[in-house]
Amino acid sequence: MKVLTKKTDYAIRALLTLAASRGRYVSAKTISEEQDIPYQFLRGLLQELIRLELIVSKEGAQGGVMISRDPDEISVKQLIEGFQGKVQVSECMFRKQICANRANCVLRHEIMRIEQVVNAEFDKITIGSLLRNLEVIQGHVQPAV
Amino acid sequence: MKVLTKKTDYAIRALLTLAASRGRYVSAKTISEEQDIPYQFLRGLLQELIRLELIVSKEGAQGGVMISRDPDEISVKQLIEGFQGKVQVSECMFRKQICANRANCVLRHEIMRIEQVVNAEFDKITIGSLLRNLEVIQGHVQPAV
DNA sequence: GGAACTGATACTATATTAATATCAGTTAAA
DNA sequence: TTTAACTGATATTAATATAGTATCAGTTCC
Repeated sequence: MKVLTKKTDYAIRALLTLAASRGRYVSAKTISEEQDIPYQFLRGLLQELIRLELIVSKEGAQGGVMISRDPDEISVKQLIEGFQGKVQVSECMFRKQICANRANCVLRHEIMRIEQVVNAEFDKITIGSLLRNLEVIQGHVQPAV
Repeated sequence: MKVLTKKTDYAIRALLTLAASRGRYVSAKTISEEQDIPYQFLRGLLQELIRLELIVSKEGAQGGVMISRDPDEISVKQLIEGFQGKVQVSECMFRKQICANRANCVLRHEIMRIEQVVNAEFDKITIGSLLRNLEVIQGHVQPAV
């Protein structure tokens, strides 16, 4: 069971770079180099982030992408859902049919509880909070004691 | 993000059938029909359960498979790990390298906490507990009030 | 006008998951 | 003692998801 796909991981890292450069347009090339993300893959990913309205773009020379939300308002949960779909038990519950297999339905109830916990936790982790952690690690800011 | 693959889901259901028939050999054909699991797929899956030492088999006519452990000792966590591998954040942390991408490492710390919660919860859910729930639902047993 | 950009889209590669097929060997029972 | 009902082992295919690449048109700045 893999929690984060590379795409989600890349998205988080791209947004961290953009959050660190709020108010400025940053080119895909720059992000690609800084975060070591394959350029064309990143391009596609950024277009998805635009569709998710987390960033905006500017075409042409000196163009690029810019974060368009408060980093504290962008949660890892949103990103996981945007790129990997909602946390789900198995397909059966998606179809909302009366399960042919009751076992899954029994399990489902249990797992729904777990899902709620996981979602609540991922909701707490934001680009803003990650960036602050990063800055502490990199020594740009002294951690509050 | 899908929590259970079909294989794990099938394994749980097969074990529920076997737990309800403790002490008896049940054929793959019977399980397949009862739980609506593709026969050949189930065959392969049962062999994995044998390797995991959760069931034993008997060849020949009147043969089949039989559960070989106390259903309360078989957790969904074990099955997820057996069929899908351990819950992990992303590949990077597996390799135990010093992450090129620090963001993931920051995230990692947070997600490790979430993983512990999820694992603890899946550990509590056993074939035995699921079976008891099923029996209550199906009215074989009165729920304790 | 040309270099530095994004938009859009099509394509390929790889891995994982799901399902199917085949044949040899074992056992119970008619 | 033959045959039907089984598992063991393994090979193959199909479907889907993930990851990565390529191309060309259009925009903007200088």
